[in-house]
Amino acid sequence: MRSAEGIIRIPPMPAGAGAALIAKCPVRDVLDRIGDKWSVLILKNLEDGPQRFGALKRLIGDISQRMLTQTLRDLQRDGLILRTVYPTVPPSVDYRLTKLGTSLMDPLEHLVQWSDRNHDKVRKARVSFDRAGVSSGHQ
Amino acid sequence: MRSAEGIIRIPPMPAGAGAALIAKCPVRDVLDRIGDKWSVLILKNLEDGPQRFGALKRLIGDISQRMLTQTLRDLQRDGLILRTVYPTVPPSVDYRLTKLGTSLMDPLEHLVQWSDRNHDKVRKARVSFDRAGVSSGHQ
DNA sequence: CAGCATCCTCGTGGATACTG
DNA sequence: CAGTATCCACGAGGATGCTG
Repeated sequence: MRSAEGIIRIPPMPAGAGAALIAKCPVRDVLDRIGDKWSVLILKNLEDGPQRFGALKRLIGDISQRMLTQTLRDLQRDGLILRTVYPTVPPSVDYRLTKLGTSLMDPLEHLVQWSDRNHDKVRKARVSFDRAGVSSGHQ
Repeated sequence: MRSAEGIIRIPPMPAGAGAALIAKCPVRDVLDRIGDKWSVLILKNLEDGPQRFGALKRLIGDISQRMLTQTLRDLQRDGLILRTVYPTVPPSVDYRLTKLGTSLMDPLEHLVQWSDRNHDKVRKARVSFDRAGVSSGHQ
């Protein structure tokens, strides 16, 4: 996204379509973060309290340290999680949601619930779409 | 995501962390769809009624036909939008939300609102993070 | 334990040209 | 108008090895 342009360009904002908010950049800011492969999973695993790096890795199971580290950094950078280092030896670090991060969990929960309720409809739509050209009736 | 594995693998589901729903695959199904670059933008532009291909392209502005076509197909495949072809010449096609697609707009709206309310906090967190090592206090 | 560094693959998405 | 087809660049993300 913010690759070559430096800043996200906002299209002409045409007046049609009944004030449909065209390029709602703040939304992209959020989706670019939680739309990746691991962010939501990490956030949800911090919902019930702080977790250490290794614990998170075990909880998620199929994440590489590389991606865990990187995603944690990004979430931290955006102020969604807080990283705390305990000067023990060997070192101990834990991560927890910030207030901002916690506040994100609420709208996220709506999405989670929608997914739970509708993901089999989606799956059926997919097989229906794949089986025929388009034929089967939705709506 | 569903590249080589065929189906998404579900990690061991450890019993720790107070029943944190680890690999909530339905969520990934949703996020994989709306987490891409254009889906949400397209959906939001269909919120107020059907739109034709060209209209959508103009509304969004900086999308290529390739990505518009492809994203529309994916959304249609998942049963979120309905494609209607009018056998005129030259051909005319429009897209509209299905019931399923409409129902998704609600949880999505929560996310949009969160973004609007918090994206400057996120931006400030970012500059704060980038400026110092980590120093500045969140919470 | 909690990372960082490096290499490499592959999917997403942009640009461009062509068509029913 | 509403696509399809092709080529290509880039960045996300996996695998592996090393470190304070």
